[in-house]
Amino acid sequence: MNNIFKALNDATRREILEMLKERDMTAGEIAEQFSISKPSISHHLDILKRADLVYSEKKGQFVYYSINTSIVEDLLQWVINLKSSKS
Amino acid sequence: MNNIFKALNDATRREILEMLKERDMTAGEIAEQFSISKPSISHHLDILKRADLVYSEKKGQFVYYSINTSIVEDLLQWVINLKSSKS
DNA sequence: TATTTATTTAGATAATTATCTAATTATTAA
DNA sequence: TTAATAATTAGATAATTATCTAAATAAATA
Repeated sequence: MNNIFKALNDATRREILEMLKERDMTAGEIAEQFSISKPSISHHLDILKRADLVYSEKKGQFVYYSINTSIVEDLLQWVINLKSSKS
Repeated sequence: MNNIFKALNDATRREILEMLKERDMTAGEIAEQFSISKPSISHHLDILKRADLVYSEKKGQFVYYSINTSIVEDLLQWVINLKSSKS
């Protein structure tokens, strides 16, 4: 959970996840949507990867990123658990 | 969302929420469960309050903390939205 | 009223992190 | 094989943060 919440504690990374929710994208396509440098985006993607929130796959010179819904599901369960079982 | 994720990006604060899920507690009772100082716990409680994840109510010398499930619900919706609508 | 108890505020410090530019690696195309 | 494109790594810096001790505030009790 630590890596997941660390990854989500940044507006840029949350936006990246919302973009990847719609379609898989390359690192460059993701970077285009922001006004920060490519290395910074690369760093954000690395943090998302370490949290297993995204996958990456290299195709030729491009690296495609996609969201990992099973980790999102884990997060969902954590939040649901927080809501319930209050006496 | 920023304040919510900032608040959740700490294992101590997440544990506090899990404790408050079970029952309301005073600041002192919460602090007892951890090996860090009371001022540090007070600081964590402040961050949880700023995120509206907890309420506090003073009763005599004691301050009772309780979880705010409506904000947990907002978080739940954010996560649910992240899961769905991928084409 | 003076002391104890509960909690927060203030101020300091070490660690983490978001960002940048420059350099490197890997792949494709001329 | 050289040049161009895509992406990451390296190294630096400013800002944020988790923690501490000491001091302050507020309420209860002797």
